[in-house]
Amino acid sequence: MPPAQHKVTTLQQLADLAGVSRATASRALSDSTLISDKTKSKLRSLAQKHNYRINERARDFRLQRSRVISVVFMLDNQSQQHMSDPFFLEMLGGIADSLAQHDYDLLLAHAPIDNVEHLRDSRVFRNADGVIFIGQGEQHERLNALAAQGRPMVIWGSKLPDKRYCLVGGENEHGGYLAASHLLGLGRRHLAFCGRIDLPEVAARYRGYQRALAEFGIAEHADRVLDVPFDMRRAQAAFCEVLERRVRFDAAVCASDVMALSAIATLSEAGMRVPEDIAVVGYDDIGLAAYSRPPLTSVRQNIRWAGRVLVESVLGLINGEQVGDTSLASTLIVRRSCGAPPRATAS
Amino acid sequence: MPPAQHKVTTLQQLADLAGVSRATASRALSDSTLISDKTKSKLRSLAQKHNYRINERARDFRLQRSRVISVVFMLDNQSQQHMSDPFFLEMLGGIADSLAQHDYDLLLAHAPIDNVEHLRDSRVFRNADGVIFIGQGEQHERLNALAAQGRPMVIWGSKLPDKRYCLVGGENEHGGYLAASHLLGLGRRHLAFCGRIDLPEVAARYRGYQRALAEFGIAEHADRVLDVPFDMRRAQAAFCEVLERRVRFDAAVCASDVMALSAIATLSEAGMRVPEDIAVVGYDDIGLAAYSRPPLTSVRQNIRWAGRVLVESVLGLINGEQVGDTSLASTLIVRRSCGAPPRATAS
DNA sequence: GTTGTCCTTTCAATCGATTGCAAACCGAGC
DNA sequence: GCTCGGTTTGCAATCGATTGAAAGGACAAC
Repeated sequence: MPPAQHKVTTLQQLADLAGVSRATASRALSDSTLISDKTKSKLRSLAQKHNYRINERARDFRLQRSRVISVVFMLDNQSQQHMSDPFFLEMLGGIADSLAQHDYDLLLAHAPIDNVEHLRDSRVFRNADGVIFIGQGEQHERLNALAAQGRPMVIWGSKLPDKRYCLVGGENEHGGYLAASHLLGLGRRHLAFCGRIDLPEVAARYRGYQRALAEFGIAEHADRVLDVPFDMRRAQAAFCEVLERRVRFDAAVCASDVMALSAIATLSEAGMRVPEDIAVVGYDDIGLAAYSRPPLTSVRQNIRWAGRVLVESVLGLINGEQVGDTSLASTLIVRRSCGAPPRATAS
Repeated sequence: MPPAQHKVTTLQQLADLAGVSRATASRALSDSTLISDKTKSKLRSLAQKHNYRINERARDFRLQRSRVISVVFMLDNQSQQHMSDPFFLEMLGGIADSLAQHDYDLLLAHAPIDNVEHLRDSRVFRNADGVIFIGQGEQHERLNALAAQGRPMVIWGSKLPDKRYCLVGGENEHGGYLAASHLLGLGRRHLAFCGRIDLPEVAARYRGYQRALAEFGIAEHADRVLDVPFDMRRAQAAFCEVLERRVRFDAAVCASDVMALSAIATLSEAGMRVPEDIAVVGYDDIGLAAYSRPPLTSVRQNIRWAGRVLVESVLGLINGEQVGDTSLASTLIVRRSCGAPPRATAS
């Protein structure tokens, strides 16, 4: 027999080779019960021999699906710095792995979004079977509106009162509580909270922080709530400004590790000792947290698992299942930056 | 007139509404010269009024293209830790921005690749118009084979002898030279090089490092070439091992910032002072480098620009242009970790 | 009135698959 | 030989667009 005369690329060519119709070939390869075993195996071996691979794009087009999930990163539209936090990388990695397992592709949508609504008719939505949003930004209402359109979408964020979309998130309230009560337990009494309270996740962490203060019977100082953005450069500027204002505090709960590292650097630069003068706790436990000097105490959320849950939720929605919200556990990883005793190094 | 009776989703519906054929509608919307201005404007306003958006997937299917570029991250297959270096995020951000500008989508392919060859018939290739590889890994030969297939692809990496693919990369040799000669200029004489020499980019940096040593008339010590992987945890283990072996050195050139930060942490933990006892230089100048204690000296490559060049190269290939290789400048960012004098903080 | 020319529009094939329905086949039973 | 039932296979429409070739229409020249 002639060895793969011209390269078999279409189902029609394969069918011709087998002496059957395109329909039969299609059914045989998709293992339809309508087709006899003899025909099936004939077509399978032919496909194998000629290295025929189905054209997924044609199939997906016919089936009105794409096997693609868009992942949208909400950007702070003030800092054009796009997702510079390693947290995102880890999240992305988790999502990517999980999607690959389910044989879906990942479309990265990474647009500066001050208004998610205009995504409705964008390729982000129209070329994907579902969408995962990382972060709510301040777009809660618009996300509600988008979800009302009925497209499968899942959001990583924090629960808000009149939420009508599917949500996956960390235990932010609990995380904030863990961080604050740990510092309080170490004897610190003048805590500061650093982060953007307008962001739902940060707000939840702040509530936990408040609860811890209340439990310890400590009054809150409004001037110890510092509006620090997630962007490193601007975080540094914010801390400098706080130092100039001579706000007094002996511990800081930060809304992210990057922010905490920035704080440690800025405070040290200004002559403070960490953790002796000011103890710092971060959030996310990014890889580098363990390698900072001093190593950073942080609230860990299992981000890779979060990625998996996000994927499974959106796929569930696509399959028409009823999908509830998910909350992922948070744990405190104690290192020296909060004034904990040094641990021996593993050598 | 009835306000958008049933929602206009297909070109046929729009054509019916306008009382013309589908062909005319198609040509009108794509501004063909075959169509009269009157008809064009009629169809345009109708499309606007009924909020008709073309189905890109159908068009792309017909036109045998996808307007998608796959971005493949080469993974170290030993550490399953996927792309944990912030460097990747920045690169990804640059590529994403640039693709969006050209109206292309970004498919993130993030598979553990010990053998890129099997990508040939994978969706990564077949569902995209072009592919960008980040890093060569040790896959040089296989990349050559893939490129020989004629699919548009561009690789971020370092030039190798018999390369037959399109390459974009940093000035690795120069970067290594900058790092080493800076340390030598500060009076250090016992330099160590940290990184995986089997990786082409690292090898190039090493050559620059060697050149600097030679210029200063300093002999190289084989035991000061440390085989340190890009993975943080394993990097730490590697440094611990070096310390146990009592390798003597007063400065280290590291193949990445993450590695350098890991080194600083491990060395400090072991009682060394940085930079007094050991000066450290990193590579990539990731955002966090400036916020480490001490702030990390690093070789900067403009990664966002690299993203743009990668995108423009692959799009050039898609359009059948002749595309050459590109090399991006490297500059040394001096901070205290290498023993440079402290600078005043901007407040 | 016929013909030629130019400008505009339509016809119909095409991209590569899936699938409802009709047709063909095959052996068995009468 | 004919019909029946069940199993296989084929026909043709369909997804939503693009595009070469052919047709239609208006107008001027002969």
